This record gives sequence, structure tokens and C-alpha cells, in this order.
Amino acid sequence: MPELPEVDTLRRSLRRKLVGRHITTVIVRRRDVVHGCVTPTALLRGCHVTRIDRHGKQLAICGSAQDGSKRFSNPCICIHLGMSGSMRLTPGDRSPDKASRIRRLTFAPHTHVVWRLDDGSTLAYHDPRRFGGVWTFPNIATLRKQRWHRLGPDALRVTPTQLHHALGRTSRPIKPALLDQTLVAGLGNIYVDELLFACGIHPLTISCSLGVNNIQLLIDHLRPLLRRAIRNGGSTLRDHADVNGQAGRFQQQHQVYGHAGQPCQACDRPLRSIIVSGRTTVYCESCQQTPSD
DNA sequence: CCTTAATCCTGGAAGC
DNA sequence: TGCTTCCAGGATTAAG
Repeated sequence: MPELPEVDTLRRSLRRKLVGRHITTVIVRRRDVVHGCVTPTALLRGCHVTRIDRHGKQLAICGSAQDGSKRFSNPCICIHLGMSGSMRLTPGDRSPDKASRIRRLTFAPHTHVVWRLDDGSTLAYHDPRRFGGVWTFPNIATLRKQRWHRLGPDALRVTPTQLHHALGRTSRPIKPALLDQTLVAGLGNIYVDELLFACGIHPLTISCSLGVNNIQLLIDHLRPLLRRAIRNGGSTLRDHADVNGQAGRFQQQHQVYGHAGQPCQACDRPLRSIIVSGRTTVYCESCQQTPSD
């Protein structure tokens, strides 16, 4: 499932391959996955791509265009991959025959939006389960103000003070609290389970009972965990892949997620699986205790 | 405040 | 083999 490391893998690839390119055509194959203005212009047709941003699990692609009266516009689209979304870049056909280049434009199943670039390559947004979507904004400031303002600080940048504040005001267990994007943005089921295992914190620990030491422990493990995942191209369980179709490798390093019943890497006892606020949660009963601090 | 459940949706896996 | 059923999950919403 695309969480922060998977989305950041995508951001890095797009930054490399998309920034500076010109978008010549936009094809919307399913209108209902696009929210806000659905015109090609709002979806960056005629724009140069200026930057790619990310907050939590959401991605922003910003463009810049000049109209007839030389006025600039800087539209911006926000992409949320939901559960099964992915982006794929297909290199352009360099053959001189224009007709064959156009005929080559075939669509994989569940392709909802396609952008054609000035070098003939295409960027395609797929999402079989359609929990994700594309949101259009007149500029990135509006995106931040209207959409990203509801999210908590990004999980890669959250400070101990911010985390302490966020967790201090909820009596929910730590597991659903860390999944709550309004408290911290970017974590999903995989990385919360991995984080709590790394910290030795029981998933049912009441958030506001965590002391400063444990907040620091969470921070100390959070960034290295996410960075390691990003370095490995994220976790591929089923759908996630980079823009070139390559799967991530971090799932090979999961300590608990997907390993229920298997021996704990640290103590050899079988890992337990429970449901916490509707989410499958895997942890080690002996390594993860409720801290008294 | 909190929780649970339902909702959206599809494909893969398990079960008969 | 082929059908049905279940399950996965991010976010939101409603109900308890």
C-alpha cells in the first residue's frame, strides 16, 4: 500500500524524469477520479513541470504556463494513490512514422488519466480499486490551504515536540493514533507496525501515557526506518512499483508486518496478530510491552 | 471523547 | 476445475 516511502520513491523518480518537460496532451479516461476542475488546462496541459512535492502520502505536480496575453498560471495537481494507485512512465517511440507513434497509445487496465510529454513519453495514472484520485488546484498555495492543512506534520520532518503534542491530546491506543493522518502524515499499517516493533512499544499503549523518553524513542526510529525503506524503493506487497514498473525491496526487511505466527527475529517467540481499531496488527508480545514511563 | 461498522473497489487467495 | 466467499486496506462517514 502506498505509504510515505512508496510515495517518496515516486516523487524522486518523477522529479528526475518529469521536471522541465512540457505536457502536450492530457487524456481523462475516467472523469470521476478527477476532483475539482477537469479541463485539460487544470490538469497541466500546455504546462512545463516545475516541481514535484509530497506531504504524507500525497503528491503534488506543479506546472507553469503562459497564456495568449502573456499572463502566467501555475496550476497544480494533487495525487493520492489510495490503496492500489500507481504511476507509470512509458518512454516515447522515437520512430519517424507519426502514425505508428499515435497508434501505439494503448492503455493498461484501470488507466484513468494519461499525460503525454514533449519527448513522446507518457505518464499514466492507474488505480484498480479507485480509493485514490487526482485533485486540481489553481496553484500549490491553494492545495496546501484547502487540502494539506488538515494533515499533521510530515512523518519525515516531525519534531519530538510536535509528536509529543499530537499524541498527548489523544487517549486512543498508539496504533490508531499513528495511522491518523491529522496527527502525523505518511504512516500506514506497514510502517506503524514496523516502527512499534523497532521501539518495543505495545500497539495498545495509550498515546497520552507515553513519556518524553518514549516519544524520543519513536522519533529516533521513525526517520531511519522511513529512510531505509526509501533507499530500498519502498515495500511492494501487490500493487506498488516505481514509474518504470520495478517493484520495491523493503518488504524483504519487514520484521513483523506480514509475519504473524513466525518467530520474532529478536526473541524467537511467535509473532501475534490482533485487530486494533479494525486494522490487522502484528507484534511481539514479549518484545513490545506497554511502557510504564 | 472514544469505538465499531459500513462504504467505496478489485483481484488474489482460500475453501468447497 | 470452477464456483463462491473472504480479505486486504486509506479515508470518510454514520451510528452506538
